[in-house]
Amino acid sequence: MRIGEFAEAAGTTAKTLRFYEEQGLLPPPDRTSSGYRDYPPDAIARVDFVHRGQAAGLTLAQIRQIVDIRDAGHAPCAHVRDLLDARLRDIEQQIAQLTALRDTIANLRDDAAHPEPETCSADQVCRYV
Amino acid sequence: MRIGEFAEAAGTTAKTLRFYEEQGLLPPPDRTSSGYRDYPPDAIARVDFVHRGQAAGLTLAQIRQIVDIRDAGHAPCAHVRDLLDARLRDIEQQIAQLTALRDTIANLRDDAAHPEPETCSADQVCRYV
DNA sequence: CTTGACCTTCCCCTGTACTGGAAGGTCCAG
DNA sequence: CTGGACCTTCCAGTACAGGGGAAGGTCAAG
Repeated sequence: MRIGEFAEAAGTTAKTLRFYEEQGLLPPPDRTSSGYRDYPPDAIARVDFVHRGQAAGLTLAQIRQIVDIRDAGHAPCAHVRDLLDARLRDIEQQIAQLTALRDTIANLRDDAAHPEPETCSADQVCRYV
Repeated sequence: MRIGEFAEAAGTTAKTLRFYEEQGLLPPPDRTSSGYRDYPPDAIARVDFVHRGQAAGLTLAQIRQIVDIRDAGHAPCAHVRDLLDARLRDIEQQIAQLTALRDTIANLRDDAAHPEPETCSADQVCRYV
C-alpha cells in the first residue's frame, strides 16, 4: 500500500505519516524497488493508536514513550497510568486557571458595559483593562 | 532612565522591553547622545497596561490593537468590549472542551486501575488508550 | 511518447512571547 | 588606563504538530 492510499485509509495525510515516522511513532515501512514506502494494512492500528493518544490529550512525545515501551517488548500499562494521572492533574489545573480568568474577564466586561469614554485617560490607555 | 533600571521598576527585563518596542506596544523612547534608550518614568504606565492586558488573557497582538486606537487619538472602549466578549466566548469553549477531555481521561484512568497486561495485545499497543 | 498523478528528499514557514548569546560600544570607579 | 557593568544590534532558538512548496524520480493510461 503506497503512502497516499494508506494515509486516506488511516484518516490522515502523507505528510503527517512521514512526520510520524521521523518522530519514531511509526516503524519505517518497507520500500519498493523504486524507493516508495510500502505499508502493510495492519499498520493502520498504530496510526489509530496515535490518534487515540492525541484524543486523550497526550503529546506526540508521550505517545512515543508508550510505543517505545511496547516495542521494547513490555506492557506499558504502568507508564500509561502515570501519564494519564499527570495529564489529569494538568487539566484540572488548567480548568481552574481558565475559570478564574473567565471570572476576571467577566468582571472587566461588566464594567465596560457602562461606557464612560470621558473617564478614560490616555495615560492608562483604557480604564476597563 | 536607562533600560535596566526602567525594566526593574516596571517589573520586567530589558530584553522584553526591546521586544515590546519592536512589536509596537511601547513608543520608541528618546536616545542619549551615545545611543542608549532613555525612558521617561511615566512610560511605566504603558508597561503596566500591557501586563494588565495579559492578565486579562489578551495576546500582545490584541493589546497592540488597543494601544494603536488610543495612540490614534480615539477611546478604545468599544473595541475593548468586543475583544473581551470574544475572549470570554473562547474561554467558555476551552473550559467545555477541557471538561470533556477530563472526563474522557478519568474514564481511561479508571479502566487502567485494574491492570490486566495479558489482555494488551501488541497490536493495539495499550488497551487502555 | 507524453501527460498527469503520485512518490522521494529537502528546507523553510506557521503562531506565541519571549530568551540566549555574539560582537562591539559606553560609562564610571579605582 | 583598565576592568566590569551596562548598553547597542542582530541572529537564532524554544515548544508543538505539522503544512507549503521546490526539484526531481516513477508509474500507468492513452
